[in-house]
Amino acid sequence: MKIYNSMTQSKDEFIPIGDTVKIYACGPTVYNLIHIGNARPLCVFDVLRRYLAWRGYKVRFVQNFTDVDDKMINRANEMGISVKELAEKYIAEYQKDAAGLNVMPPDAAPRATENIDEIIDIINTLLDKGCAYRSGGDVYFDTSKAKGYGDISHQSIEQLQSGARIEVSDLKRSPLDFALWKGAKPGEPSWESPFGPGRPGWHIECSAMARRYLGNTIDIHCGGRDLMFPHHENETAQSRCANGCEFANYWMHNGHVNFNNEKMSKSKGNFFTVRELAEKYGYEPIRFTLLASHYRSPINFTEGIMQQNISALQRLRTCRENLKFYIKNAPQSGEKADFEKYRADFAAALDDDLNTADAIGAVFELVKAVNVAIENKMDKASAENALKLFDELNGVLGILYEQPKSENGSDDAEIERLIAERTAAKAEKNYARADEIRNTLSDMGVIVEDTPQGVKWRRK
RNA sequence: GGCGCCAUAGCCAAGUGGUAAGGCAGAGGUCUGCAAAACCUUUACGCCCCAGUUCAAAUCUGGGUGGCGCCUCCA
Repeated sequence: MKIYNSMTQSKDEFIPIGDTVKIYACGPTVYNLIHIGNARPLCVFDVLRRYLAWRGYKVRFVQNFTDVDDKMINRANEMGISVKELAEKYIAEYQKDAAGLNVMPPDAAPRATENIDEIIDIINTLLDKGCAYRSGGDVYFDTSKAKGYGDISHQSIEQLQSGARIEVSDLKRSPLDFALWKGAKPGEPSWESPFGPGRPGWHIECSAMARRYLGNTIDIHCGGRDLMFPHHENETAQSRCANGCEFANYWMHNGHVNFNNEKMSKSKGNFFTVRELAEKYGYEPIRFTLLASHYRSPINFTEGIMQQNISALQRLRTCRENLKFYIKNAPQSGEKADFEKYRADFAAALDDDLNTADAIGAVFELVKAVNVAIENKMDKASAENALKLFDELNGVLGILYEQPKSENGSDDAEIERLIAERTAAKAEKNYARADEIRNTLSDMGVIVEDTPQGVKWRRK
């Protein structure tokens, strides 16, 4: 598999360090609902996990929760609740959205506030190695001591300094230096430490948790493009200094979701929350939309594409249902149909830097081939293979996952009875009665379809 | 100022040297007692513009135009 590595700026062959592929993804700061831009890395890197697993790798996927920082504190104050209560609330909301988006839970989902000891430990190491300094009640990372600072954002320290728009602090030796530990302020959560009471800075938590849950060097580090600088640059600098080895071998950065061609962001307020879109369209088309283009390309979000993708998903769902229905009465001997080509196309697409758009294309080509094969009355074994393959490929992308409405209704028996009556009426050419029953069913929200293989029904 | 990204049909979107995947919408057709649904077929002589390299360019090079991102919290 080839992965575009932001560090090398090229598509590199993926070679894992060991038996288990170690992936770290920067998780959310849990101070409000996630928006569709936040959902993109969730879905994209969820496919990465699934694909690697499908390819036979063991995968360990770690994603943190940032549950203490300035935004958390401000928001908690606004809401008149504690930072902890705020975190609990929005971690739960996050998990609801992630589950709705069919995102597999991480193997570990550590929280910053539950890893204070590890954070203190790594800061201590940085102080011992002379890569950090104490100033006021804070501890800062000394970027001038970091070898390769700028490797990820591809900026030299000089360039970054000249463009720096950060407020110069008397406490920092350089505007590029950043806080590892922020001294306690009244009314803010704080923890005891050898450098005095305080709380961790943003970047250090990822270094600490990645090390604790995955080890000194990880295989793939994932996150949004906007985290490249300063967050990932800083993470790398800290971990390299502390551990004396490379932090991550591959860096994957997803592109942004835009609205009116502008980056959606919480600070601009031009975003759609996953929740509001899910309430309007369901979760499934959100995931599909995010996977329908290559993960590094920008997506210009419109509600129009949601509608388009609902229709696209309908084609997938219908194909699968038609196939299942066909299998029930499929001929034991008939035309053989082979669909292995699509498995290969699908794998080739994802092998090429996780090209989910192309992989979805392969699934649609499979759909077309299956539909044609049904028309041509393929044999049962071929149909069963087709269904198996469909489910296998779908399992990697996880795009079709909501239960068809036609399953498990309370009035199924009544529907079946009416359909049987309609079929009988049709046999007697009593079309008036047949149409009457069809209307009754329609009023019940049931659509009847007459297919060559028999009568099929589904809920609207 | 520095670094980087994007421009493909009405819409969404793959394709990074070999003659334009796929989806939505549209059109035609098949099936049907009629419908509906479904299915099939079809839809860019051209990939922002201008040069250049090449037997061959959406793909490479140079120059434009338009749009965006990061350098400050951000996925």
